[in-house]
Amino acid sequence: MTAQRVGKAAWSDAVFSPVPVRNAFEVTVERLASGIRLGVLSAGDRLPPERDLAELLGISRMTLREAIKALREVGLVDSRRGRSGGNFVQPPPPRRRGAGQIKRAMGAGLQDALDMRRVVEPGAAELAAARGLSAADVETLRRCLALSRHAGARTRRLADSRLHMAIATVAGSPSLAAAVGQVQLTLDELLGAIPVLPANIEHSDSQHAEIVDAISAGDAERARAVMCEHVDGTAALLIGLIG
Amino acid sequence: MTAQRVGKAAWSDAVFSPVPVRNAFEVTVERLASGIRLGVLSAGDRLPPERDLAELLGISRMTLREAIKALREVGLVDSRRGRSGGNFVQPPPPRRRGAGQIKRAMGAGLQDALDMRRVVEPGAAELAAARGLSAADVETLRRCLALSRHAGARTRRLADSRLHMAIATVAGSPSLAAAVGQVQLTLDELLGAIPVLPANIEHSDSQHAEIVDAISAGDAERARAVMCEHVDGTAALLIGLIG
DNA sequence: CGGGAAAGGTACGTTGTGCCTACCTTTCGG
DNA sequence: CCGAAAGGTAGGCACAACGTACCTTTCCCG
Repeated sequence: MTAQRVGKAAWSDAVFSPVPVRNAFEVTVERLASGIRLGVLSAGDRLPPERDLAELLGISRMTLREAIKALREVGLVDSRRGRSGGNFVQPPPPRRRGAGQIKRAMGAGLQDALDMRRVVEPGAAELAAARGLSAADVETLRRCLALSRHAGARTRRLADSRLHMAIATVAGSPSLAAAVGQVQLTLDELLGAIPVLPANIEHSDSQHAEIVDAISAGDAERARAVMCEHVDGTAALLIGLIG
Repeated sequence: MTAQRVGKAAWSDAVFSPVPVRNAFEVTVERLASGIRLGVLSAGDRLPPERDLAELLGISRMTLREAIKALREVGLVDSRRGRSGGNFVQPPPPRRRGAGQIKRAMGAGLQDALDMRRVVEPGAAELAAARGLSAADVETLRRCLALSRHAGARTRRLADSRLHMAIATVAGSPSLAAAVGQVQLTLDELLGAIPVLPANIEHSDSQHAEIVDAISAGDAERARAVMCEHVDGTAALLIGLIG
């Protein structure tokens, strides 16, 4: 019964690699920053009062304040005192690095993220279509679609992220939504750094519309297929532009 | 530019839920336990010496020892002293709870895990087939396949896990492999708790063989299709038996 | 127009986790 | 029989996170 070797040298690396030791502060910063960058928290929103939010997040107020301070220093939130004060979400400042530089910094993570995206995004679209969506869900999708269509150059990335996140969310699987969110975060900066041609935008928009249509119609196969085309298209763009 | 509401009440829950504060000890226990339960570390293997392993994992030896102590108390490792001593992996003791009880404990997580699996497992099979596999990779798959075919009742779950993990691994995306591993871990106990009929086993084995064939042949579409059937089959079995 | 409520800002002391360093004990190979 | 290689033990230190209480600013409302 002693299992023979099956060439496990490769994958045992994953077990014996450094454990990600992330303290409450770091996790909280990432949580909130991700929420803002993905458009779950939009500009102008007020976060819950610190005392309440600390309890929601299961951390102490001091730790939360440390995290908020970090976000403030990056310009993601703005804190105001007084009775009608609070911590207000700011429009995410574009992180301008050259595409090539970003790609170099990502290393092997780029291909990993693209592979993952190629799996989870079509999967989310398919799943969302396969389960019957409520009218409210369909309405949410259509609203995100409209926003992304009318978005200006500065807000296009955010609106795109939001649409993809909305699709993953209405699919109904929290794990899947988290996976899509992770991928979006990883690729966000890179996607924001490539030059956008009007032709690309138009094509992308029409694909978005078709995906939402297919999902609304419950056509899982078509939703998946178009989403595949969509992510393949942007992947090709990325690879082509920054090789 | 202030974004209108897009029905975000639902997904902002994800941002404002408790942050997972996991210390080095917990993460380490999970890491090693997962490795053993997924078959990455097989029974009889000796872990690296504590001093080395602590450095590999980026934690102190004391913390690692705490983790190993926990594993020892659950029966997953056996520690022997002396010159040729070490921490030895034990065959994972079956966690016998009734399937219904497990399902109740999982709650909504069950559907989530099934949905996630439905997306990532076929995706991994497709991706593995799409990229040209090395001869070594194919060999690894075939070896896992053979092991799962000849497995006895007690070792079937482990061999099955290993095959699925191997597929995800040769797909070449660490994130994807991690996602598959997470799903396997979540469903492992449940899958081990359902009664296995010879007919089911045979069917499952032939699907495994066909998947490995398709991957080896580079037939991505077929690999994906058969894997879909495969996971749909076991999902139906789960739902049907413990509804 | 003034008081109180609601928000963020500050300052303390306490706790427990994780780390470091050094040393002890057991076992086996040569 | 000695030494090397493994696990086992112990004390002390640093810092993260917490709890609690309090201060400051602002605005609503009586």
